[in-house]
Amino acid sequence: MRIGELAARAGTTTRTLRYYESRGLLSARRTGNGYRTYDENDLKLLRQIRTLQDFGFDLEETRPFVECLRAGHPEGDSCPASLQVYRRKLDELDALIGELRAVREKVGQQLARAESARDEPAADAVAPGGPEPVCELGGELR
Amino acid sequence: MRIGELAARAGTTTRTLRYYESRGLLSARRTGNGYRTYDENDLKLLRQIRTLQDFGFDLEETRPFVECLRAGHPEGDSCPASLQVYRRKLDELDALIGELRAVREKVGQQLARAESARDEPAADAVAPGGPEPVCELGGELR
DNA sequence: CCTTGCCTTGACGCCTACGTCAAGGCTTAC
DNA sequence: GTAAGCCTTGACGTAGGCGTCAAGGCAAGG
Repeated sequence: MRIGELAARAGTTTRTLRYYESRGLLSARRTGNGYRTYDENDLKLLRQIRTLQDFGFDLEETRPFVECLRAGHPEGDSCPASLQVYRRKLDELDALIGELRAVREKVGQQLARAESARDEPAADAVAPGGPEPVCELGGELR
Repeated sequence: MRIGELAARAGTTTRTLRYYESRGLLSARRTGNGYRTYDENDLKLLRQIRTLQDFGFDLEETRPFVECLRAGHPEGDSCPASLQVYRRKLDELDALIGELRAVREKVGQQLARAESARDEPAADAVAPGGPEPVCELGGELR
């Protein structure tokens, strides 16, 4: 099949396939007129890449899976290098999730604090002599 | 104080401050020779921005906080627009954390499956006639 | 013959938050 | 006077994964 069909069958674009090729992840034979040709094996390769991309893997991280399939293994993750990538990704995800949860906590606390502060105005907020600050996008006022 | 000192006191760089200024987030008076001058208020503003940035807020998302401080409020989150940003960010974080946890689950399952598959070789993996696939970066072999 | 639709390579655009270099001016210390 | 260290604006570079023209070739249908 040619590039358009492969792209369609994998739910992506020809631009993406050429990009993968430029990165050395997807190779193609050529017909007499220079058109790229692919087979079912290439589709399998491409689907492996796309699946990992959907998981948030960098393109470079998909390389071991691709090479594993190219080496003739039944699955992209049949090789130790691929398993290593899985493990690194799990660590990354755990770390990232942990950080995000910490941030979520802090932001939640900030919101709670700010909301309660709105109810009990600070002593210096209405200190005599200063003009009343006005919120820029509050609407209604004025 | 001048830009270098402000940057140092906020733990950032002069480039960053000029960038913020170009984005309209940080303004500066000028001395006779054209140097930027800042006061303690600017430092407070800058610290507000930096704190939010550390939380992963986009620069644009810090704008309501900055304008709130500029309007004379005691805190950057003393304005409803800032609270809105907090809430949106909480939603985003919850959604993101949820997605990441789902991905983490799937990757974990993939890893488990691939590891167990390694122990019990597939029936077709050693089908007679096909050459033994070789892992590219396994070392040792050969 | 002409249009349509697929293909080719090349190359700039995007987006964020700056890093980094270039060329030059001001001030201060020595 | 000159070197050091601060400042100025301008402008290109980075990273990732493509999107989006541009200009042109090839094949098939009418």
